[in-house]
Amino acid sequence: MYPQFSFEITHRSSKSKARCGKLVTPHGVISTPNFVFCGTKGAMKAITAEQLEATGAEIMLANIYHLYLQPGPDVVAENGGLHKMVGWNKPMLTDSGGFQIFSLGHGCVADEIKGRRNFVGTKGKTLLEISEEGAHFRSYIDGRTHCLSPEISIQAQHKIGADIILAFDECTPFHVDRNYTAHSMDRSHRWEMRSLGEFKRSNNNTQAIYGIIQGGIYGDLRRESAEFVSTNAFFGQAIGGSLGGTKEQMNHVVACTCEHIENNRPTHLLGIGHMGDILNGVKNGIDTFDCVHPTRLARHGGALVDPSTNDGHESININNARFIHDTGPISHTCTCYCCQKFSRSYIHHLFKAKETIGGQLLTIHNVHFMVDFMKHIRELISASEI
RNA sequence: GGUGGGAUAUCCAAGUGGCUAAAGGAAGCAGACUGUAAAUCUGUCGAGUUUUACUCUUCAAGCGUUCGAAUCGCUUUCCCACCA
Repeated sequence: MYPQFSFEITHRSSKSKARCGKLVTPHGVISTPNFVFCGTKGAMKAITAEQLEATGAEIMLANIYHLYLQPGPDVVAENGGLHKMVGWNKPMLTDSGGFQIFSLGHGCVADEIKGRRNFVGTKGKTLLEISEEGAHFRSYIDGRTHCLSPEISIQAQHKIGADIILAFDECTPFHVDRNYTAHSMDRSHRWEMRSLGEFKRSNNNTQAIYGIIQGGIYGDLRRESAEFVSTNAFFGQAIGGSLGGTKEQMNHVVACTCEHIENNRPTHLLGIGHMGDILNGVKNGIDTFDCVHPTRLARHGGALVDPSTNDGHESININNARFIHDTGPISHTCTCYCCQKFSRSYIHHLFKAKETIGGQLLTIHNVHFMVDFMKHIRELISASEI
């Protein structure tokens, strides 16, 4: 079913469930574990595809909800498909839009998914209704109403042409009860079957589809969902939905989900990107991650650093006054363009002066940092040190 | 020299008798950010302490009116405009 795709596990750690692998796609090979960089609207924010490639990144993603609304799948196709349009001739993934059912339904993502509080949004909710057919939205761009269904999502993803596509699901929120989570999971399963059916109808062997495991924070539901995805003809699987309100809860959800997944398929952990969380995921057998964290953090003045050199913190805030006279690089050991050429003092100044190149430089650094971090993880696995 | 207008916290700027340590910006300081409606959002922002509370000093300066003044009156200083 996936002649141009393969996933080969090249090494398994003797110390944990961590593994190294080669994920082969029509646009190239991804060494796993690896990180998928987010170019939601068909563009990485503050960095060009060429600069992204220079960091050694191997795969990026785009989001079908955003591209569906603007500029539309047909325009992407007119431009020769997603890879050609965005100038990235390496593997690409598209997210199905399931996350937007959640994020546009709650107005604020981070607080809700981590369970910090019941969100009271300043932005209006644009999710109108979730029915068996699909999710009905009001466009945040022009207010027109749209329906995103499994069939529509898969057709759009087919037309847009990423290598790896995701089944259409509902990203289950945190502040819902077990009953809602269970029913949401069942509906996601039905949507995933429809996604798979639509995928098979349009399949031309250039794409592979991942199923998505839901079930919220409930171990038994995660197990049920993992077994559902594993027993259907998906090429790989992604773990989605709410992973709980604390790191401990997330670790537990990831661990108990990974107990029940199909071991020989590539496994993706959706939306996770802190170093510690990635390390934890890898030890549970996760192969790929995606997250806006490195790029968003960069635009806000956060530079990723080795926590062991920074009191355990994964980033520094370059806006802080302590960097005014710091003429050293962000990292002495980093070989990125930013660290090779510019000082913390200068980047601090750029942020204070609101020069947009500051965020661009930190984006280059953070992306490069994550590429190096994932490479380091692969080396540790090969040596069975994690 | 004359007439009018003005002087508010680091800066800009509301406020014309009590609800004012004083709106709003900006700057400053700090925090958050995990399948991106985010180059965004939040807190703090006179001083001090026993810091979810209390004390002290503030609206050019001084004097006064009043139970009470950034707000009203007089004088002084400095700015701006126009007229000589």
